[in-house]
Amino acid sequence: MATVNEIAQEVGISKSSVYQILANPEHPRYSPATRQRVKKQAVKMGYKPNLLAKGLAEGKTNTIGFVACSVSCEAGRKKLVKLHDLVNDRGYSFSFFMMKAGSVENEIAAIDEMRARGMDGLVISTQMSQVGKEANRHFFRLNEQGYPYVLFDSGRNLSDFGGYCVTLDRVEAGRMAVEHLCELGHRRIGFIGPQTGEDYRQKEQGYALAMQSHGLGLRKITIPDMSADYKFGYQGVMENIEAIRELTALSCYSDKIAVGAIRALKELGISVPGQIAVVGFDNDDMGEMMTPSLTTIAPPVDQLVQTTVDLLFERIQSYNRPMSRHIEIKPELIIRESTGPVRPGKKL
Amino acid sequence: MATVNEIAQEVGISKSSVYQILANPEHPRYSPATRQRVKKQAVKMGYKPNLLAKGLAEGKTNTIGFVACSVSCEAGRKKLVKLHDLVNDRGYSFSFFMMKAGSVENEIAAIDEMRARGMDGLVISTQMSQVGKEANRHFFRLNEQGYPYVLFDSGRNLSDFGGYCVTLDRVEAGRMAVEHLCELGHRRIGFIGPQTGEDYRQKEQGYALAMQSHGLGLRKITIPDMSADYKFGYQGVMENIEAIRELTALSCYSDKIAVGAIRALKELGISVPGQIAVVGFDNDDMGEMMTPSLTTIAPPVDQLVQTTVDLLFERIQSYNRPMSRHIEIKPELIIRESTGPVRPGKKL
DNA sequence: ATGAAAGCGCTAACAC
DNA sequence: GTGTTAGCGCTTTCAT
Repeated sequence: MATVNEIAQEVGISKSSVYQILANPEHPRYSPATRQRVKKQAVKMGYKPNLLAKGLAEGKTNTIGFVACSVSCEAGRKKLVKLHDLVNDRGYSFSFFMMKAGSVENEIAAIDEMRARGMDGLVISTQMSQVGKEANRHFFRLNEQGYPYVLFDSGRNLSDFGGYCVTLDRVEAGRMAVEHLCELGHRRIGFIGPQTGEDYRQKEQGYALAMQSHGLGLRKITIPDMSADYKFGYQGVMENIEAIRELTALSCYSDKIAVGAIRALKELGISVPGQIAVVGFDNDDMGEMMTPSLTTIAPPVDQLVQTTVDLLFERIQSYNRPMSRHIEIKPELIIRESTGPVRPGKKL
Repeated sequence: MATVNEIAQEVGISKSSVYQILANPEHPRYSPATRQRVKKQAVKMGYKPNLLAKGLAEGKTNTIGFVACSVSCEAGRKKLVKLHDLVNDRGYSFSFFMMKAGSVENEIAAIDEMRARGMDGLVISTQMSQVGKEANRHFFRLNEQGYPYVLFDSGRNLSDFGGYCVTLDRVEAGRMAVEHLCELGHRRIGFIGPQTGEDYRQKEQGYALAMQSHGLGLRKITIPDMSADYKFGYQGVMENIEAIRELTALSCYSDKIAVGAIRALKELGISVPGQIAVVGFDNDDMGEMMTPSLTTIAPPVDQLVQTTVDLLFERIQSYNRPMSRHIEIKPELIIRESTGPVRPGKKL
C-alpha cells in the first residue's frame, strides 16, 4: 500500500507537503502545478491513508463502536442497522464488536478492546444475567475518565449507575399487554417468560402491577432458560397444559415465545384468539405474516437508537463531566389477529 | 490511558525493558524483582496496549474483518455469529463492517477502509445486483497484491474471478426442491422469486433444469424487488391468483417469501399442503414453529463458514501467490409439514 | 511556497 | 540485566 512518503519520493517533494496537499487539495498555499502532480500520483498509486497511523497521530479515529452480545434477534438486527446509519450520518465510521455472552468480565474485556482500538465513543448493549449493581462497577472508571459511552437498552439493574443510558420502559410494556387484554374483557391472564434477567423481571413486574390494579390473580408460567427461543414457548405450553387451559389470555416475554406457544396451542386444538388470546413482545417482522397475525408490544427502535446517538454525540462534544442521565422510551401496542374479546360462553 | 512510557517512569526503568517484561512476563532476562514491580504497576495503572500503535509497529493487527451489506436476514445473523466464533478460536479478533448496500463502489470503499484499518484478512459477503463479471474487477488488485481474502457465499457471477471463494450450490438448491416435489407426485410446480440477482438466477436455473429433466413446463411467478421480504411473497400470490390456482406445488426463493405466500394462500382458502405444497429456502428458525411447519432447503451454515475460515487462514499463512479456488457447498433438504403427496382428486 | 523535525505508543534489533 | 535507537505512517508546528 502506497504511503505519503512514497508519493513524496515519486513527485520529488517533502512528505509534509504531500500531506498538506492531500489534506487540503484546494488550498493555494502550494503551487497549482505541485498540487496537480501530487493528486495525480496519489490516485495513480491508489493511496489510502493508513487509519492506524492516522488514529495514533490524531488521538482519535472518527469511529463509534457498538458492543453487544451476539445479534440476539431480529430486533437486535434492526438496532444494528439503524445505529450504523445514524453514526454514518454524523460522519463517523461504525464498528461492531460482538462480545462473548454472559459474564461481566467479558463485557469489560470487550469495552477495553474497543477503547484500545481508539474508538471515540461506545454504544454498549449487553444482556447481563447478573442483576446486582456490582455488575455496573466497571462503568465508574469510564465515568471518571470521562470516556464517552451510552448504555443502550440493556436489561440490567441501573440503580447506582452514574452514566448516560437509554432503555425501553419494559415495565410499561408488561403493563400495556395486560391493559389491552383487560379492555377486551379478559381476566384470567397468564404471563410466560424465563425466570432470569432484569429484562424479564421488568416485564413481569409490569404484568404483576397491572394485574393487581385490576384485582386479578397472577398466573405465571416459567420457562427454563433466558434464551428467547421459539422452543421455549412451545415447551412452556406443553409442560403446563392444565394451567394454560385455565387461561383466556397469555402475555408472552417475546414474539418468539409467542410463536412457539401458538404452535403448541394449535397442536392442542386450542384456537387463537378464539379460546385464548396471545400477546407477544418485540414486533418481529414475522408477526405480521403468521396466522393468526400477532398482537405485540413494539419497541420504537428508531426512537431508541436516535436518542442513544444524540446522547452519545452530546457527550463526545462536551468537555465537562458527564452527569447521570437515564432516558426511558415508551413502547407501542400493535393490535393484530391474535387477540380478541373474551368469549362469553367460555367455561369459568 | 496508561502507556508503556508512563509505567517506565513510575518504575524508574527504560520503556523497552517494560515492554519486554510485559510481552514476556516469565522470561528470566530481567531480575524477578524488576519484573514484579513492572507487572504490579501495569495492573495498578490499568495498562492496556494501544492497539493502533501496536498494529502500526507490527504491521499486523491480528484481526479478521467481515464485510457484508447489512445483516440481511436470520441466515446472515447465524453466519455472523459462527464466523466470529471460528475467527476467535484461531486467536484472532473479529471486526464486522457493514457496507452500504448496492453498488460496486460501496464494496470497494468498504474493502479499502478495512485494509486501511489493518485487517490481516477479509471475509467478503455482498449481494451484487450487477451480475456481470466487471463487478469483480476490483478483486484483481487484491489478488495481485496478495492480500488475503475469501469471497463468501456471494450471489455474484464468478466467471473470471481469480481468488478464493466459497459458495452455496444454489442451482442444486433449486433442483432439490423440484425433485422433492416430483417424488411426492407433483407435476404442476411453480417457482416464485424476484427477477434480479445472480442469487436468484441460480435457484431459478436449478428449478428450470429439474423441471425440464422431468418433462415439465415452467411456471414462474415474478415478484418486484430483490428483497426477500415477507410482503413480496404475500403480494406475489395475491397478484397471481389464477396462476397459483393451477399449481399443486410452489417452490420459493426464500423462507420469508414462503411465509408470506402461505399467509396469502390461507386468506384465499387454499390449504397447505392439502391443495398446494410449499417449499422454502434458508431454514429460518421460524419455519419449524409456524403452522404448517415449513419444508425447506437449508444452507449448511457451519460448513460454509468453517470452509471459508479454513481457506482464509491457509491464504494468510502461505507466502505464495493465491491460485483461484472455488468451493461449492451442497444444501440439505429438510422435510416438514408444508409439503405432502399431491391429492389424487385434484382438478387437472 | 516548501521542508525539517518531533511526536503519537509500541516494537525490535542491538549495544553496553 | 538493562538501555539506546530507529522506525511504523501520519500529523503538526515552526522555520526557511
